[in-house]
Amino acid sequence: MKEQLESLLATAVATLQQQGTLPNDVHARIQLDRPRDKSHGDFATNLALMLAKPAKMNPRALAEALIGALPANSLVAKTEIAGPGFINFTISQQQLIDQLEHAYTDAHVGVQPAAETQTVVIDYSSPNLAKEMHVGHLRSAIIGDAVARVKELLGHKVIRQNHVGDWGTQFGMLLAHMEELDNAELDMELSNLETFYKAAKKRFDESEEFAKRARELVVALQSGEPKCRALWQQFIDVSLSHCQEVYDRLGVKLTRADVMAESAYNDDLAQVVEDLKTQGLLVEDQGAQCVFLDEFKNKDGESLPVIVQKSGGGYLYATTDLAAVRYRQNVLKGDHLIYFVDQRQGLHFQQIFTLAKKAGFAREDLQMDHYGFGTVMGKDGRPYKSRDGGVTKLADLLDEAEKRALEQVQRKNTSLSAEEQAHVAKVVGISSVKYADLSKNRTSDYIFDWDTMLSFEGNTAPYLLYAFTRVNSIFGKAGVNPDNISGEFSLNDEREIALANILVRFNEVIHNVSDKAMPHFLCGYLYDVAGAFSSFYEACPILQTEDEHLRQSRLKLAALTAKTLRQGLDLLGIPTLEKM
RNA sequence: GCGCCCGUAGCUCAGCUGGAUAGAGCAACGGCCUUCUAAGCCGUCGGUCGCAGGUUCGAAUCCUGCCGGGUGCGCCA
Repeated sequence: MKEQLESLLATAVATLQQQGTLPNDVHARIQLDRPRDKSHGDFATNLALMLAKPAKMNPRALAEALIGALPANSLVAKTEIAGPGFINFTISQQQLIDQLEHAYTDAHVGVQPAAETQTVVIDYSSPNLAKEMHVGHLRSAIIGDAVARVKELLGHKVIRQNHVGDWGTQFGMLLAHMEELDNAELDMELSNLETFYKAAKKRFDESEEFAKRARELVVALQSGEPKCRALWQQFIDVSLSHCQEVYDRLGVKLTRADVMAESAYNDDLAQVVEDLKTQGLLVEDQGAQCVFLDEFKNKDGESLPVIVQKSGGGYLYATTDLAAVRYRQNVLKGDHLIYFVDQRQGLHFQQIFTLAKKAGFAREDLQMDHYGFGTVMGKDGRPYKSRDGGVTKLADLLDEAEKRALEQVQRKNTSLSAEEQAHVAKVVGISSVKYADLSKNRTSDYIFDWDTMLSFEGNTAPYLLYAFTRVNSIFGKAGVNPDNISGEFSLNDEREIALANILVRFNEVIHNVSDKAMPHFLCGYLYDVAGAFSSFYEACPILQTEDEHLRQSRLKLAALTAKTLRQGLDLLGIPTLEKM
């Protein structure tokens, strides 16, 4: 609808240019807004205001000319010139109804595929396997997963990459600790990687001999010593299965097949350095192999180095990331490489992207984006910590979410069986955590607060889930299949119209989420949908309505609402509930 | 010191490429259940958009300078 109107305006501008009313050299960027004030119509444009100066015309007169030059169409029912020269458009109700009908029957709720589909490689989650996943791993996993789902819906080929850290020096310490334990002990200790890591660290700090062995094992690991590799593989397998449990609970679509570990790039690292050398980019400085990039300066205004090989010969994560860029472009055939990694690594990625292009590892037209995110904070405004001051394991956090949700369910709804309550609590608990995160602006820090996220009031998962069950309960009572309601939409009540206007925006919102990698746009939208439905539901009786046409129309509005909520929540990786 | 991000109602957050009277939720106060799930709906109260300039017909949004906070800046990832 928005695109159609935009192209009508573009035609109008072209017409005026042909007529000589507008100079040919002005490039009009057509901006269409949805005014929040209903009296300003469904769409408004400031086009006449922007073009008034180059056209040397009075804005209102230009607005009139633009309206006159609009091609004949069935979209616009009314135009109006307002204020200094805004053009307000009122969309014909038939158009609105046609859009609703299309969304109702369309498999993707009216979401149009992207104009140009790409292969999109998305790096997300990517935890370090030395420890168990903690709060800090939450955002990358769920934001990345939501954006991946949105990209897929738009028809892109999405390749997920879980770039897990399995190769740091801390693995020596872990392997040394593994060596000291017999099989039974080992199985038990590995069941909690957090305590295992702490135990290994303690040994490392206390025992000189242990530390020496740990360092030997790093060397042995990197040289491919079989027994050492087997031990390491055992550890990695355990750690990955811990991760998988968390993904499954969170409804994050990552699997073992998406794991492309750091170690997988080992064999290419020497080649990366060699290639940089061949290109004359490499400089040895204080024994380390560096590339100095003029684009980045240090405190003294000197070029900042990217170190790709340590003075001792070891490689760094910059080297691995360069190898990964190459792999993602050449082997995975990516057109667009996306990284969901903490905002604090912004400089690192800017360096990698710049260097990858400069070294020819990345084609000039390869799109690379680091989509950073802020930190999860406690109520005190400091990074979120557990009660003992340590980092909170993600698994424990999710346990607590389910526990709190269960208390709430038991308090509020006694008509569900114990099993039903347990199921509802799981969905509500996990969804609340996810939604609290997804609904905030990706780039800013946010405060993690149980009471707010589990509340049924406001822009929360429980509110949306409840709204969905309210919509959904109608069809059973009406004895209809929501996918197969006869009759046509007919909009009379202002709340029907308000709901309809929001429902047809779904397509636009999804494209916006994809372009900006900002899932919170979708959350805000779904909250609007749920709110508009609740108002409609309160004011417009459905089942008691005598008028059969009206009843069918309202049922259909409810059905499209349910469909939109379900699809929207699914894109966020949140399941719906039949009752709660 | 330099780079990036942020400062919006008492609290938690929106505000998309500058647009019309800055929006939600919580909290406070007041209405609505013999009627499709009241875990809901409707309303009232509440803001010098950190400060000061500038650009513009128009600035929370863009530019400059301050103040305040976060984060990053050579051999960790």
